[in-house]
Amino acid sequence: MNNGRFSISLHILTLLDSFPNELVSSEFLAGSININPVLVRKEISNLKKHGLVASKEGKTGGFMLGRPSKQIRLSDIYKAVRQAPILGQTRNSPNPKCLIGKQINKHLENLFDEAEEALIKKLDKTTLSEFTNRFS
Amino acid sequence: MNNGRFSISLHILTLLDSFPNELVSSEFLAGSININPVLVRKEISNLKKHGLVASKEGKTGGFMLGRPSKQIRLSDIYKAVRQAPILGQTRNSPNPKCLIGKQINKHLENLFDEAEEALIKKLDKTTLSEFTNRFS
DNA sequence: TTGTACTGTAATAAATAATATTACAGAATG
DNA sequence: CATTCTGTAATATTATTTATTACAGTACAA
Repeated sequence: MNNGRFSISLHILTLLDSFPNELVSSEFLAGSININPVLVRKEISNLKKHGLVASKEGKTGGFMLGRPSKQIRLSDIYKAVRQAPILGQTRNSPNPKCLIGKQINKHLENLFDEAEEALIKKLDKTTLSEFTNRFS
Repeated sequence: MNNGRFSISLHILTLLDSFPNELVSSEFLAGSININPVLVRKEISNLKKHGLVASKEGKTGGFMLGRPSKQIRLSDIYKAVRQAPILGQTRNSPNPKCLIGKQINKHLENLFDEAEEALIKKLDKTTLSEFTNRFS
């Protein structure tokens, strides 16, 4: 569906990792990503649900990683963001009167699951810490 | 970007494979997929560029596979449809004044390329023929 | 040769989804 | 108790997908 969310989430987490032991504001994050601060807070709301981000409210509030970046795998981020199979489509209602159309969703889903598993296995190999360390 | 195109293309090719030695019309294909015939023809126009579909114009015209389904890998379809990295986002213009933002696109691209490679490797293992044979 | 049934493609419209904006309640701090 | 954040909802804007309309061109067949 929306694959841009992975980029945004990874960007957020990379920034949080590069300011350890600091509380970073949504405004600052939004400034770096060049998107609206409300979208950042919404995205973080999801990342918090998955334990990847922690926050503090109030005047000196802000965001930080929910756990050490060495314990966050890129697959964790992918799973947190995922809401539809990566190869699937939005609206997909094939004709049930057609022999192929009637069955295709089942087979597409199986295929997408397998393909996604391969993708996740790959993302599983890299931690956020390792990703952040690529920045000079 | 638009990941629904993979579903549509695979659906088209599966149908063509299940009517071998026949010319299938865009109307029929559209009827099974439940989308507009013009979109089918547009999608096929792309598949033709990649040699996956052949067509015949005129009164008795229609579409057929460009080569035997045993010689079409699901990775071929993916590559034909792909127009942006699977994990990438549409608009992505991070702040160049930010140390992280300035560099992130480069690192995202590398990551997406690697992840996509894993996906393609997986899709490479299955032919269209094998996929079609899953239908009963 | 001419009507018919297709493909091929462009141009436009409609529907859907992504993102931005506005607004404001609530929390923590000084 | 004013300030500066988060949290969230509601709405508006923009972008992207999909559908529709239109029509030129091709091949066939009566």
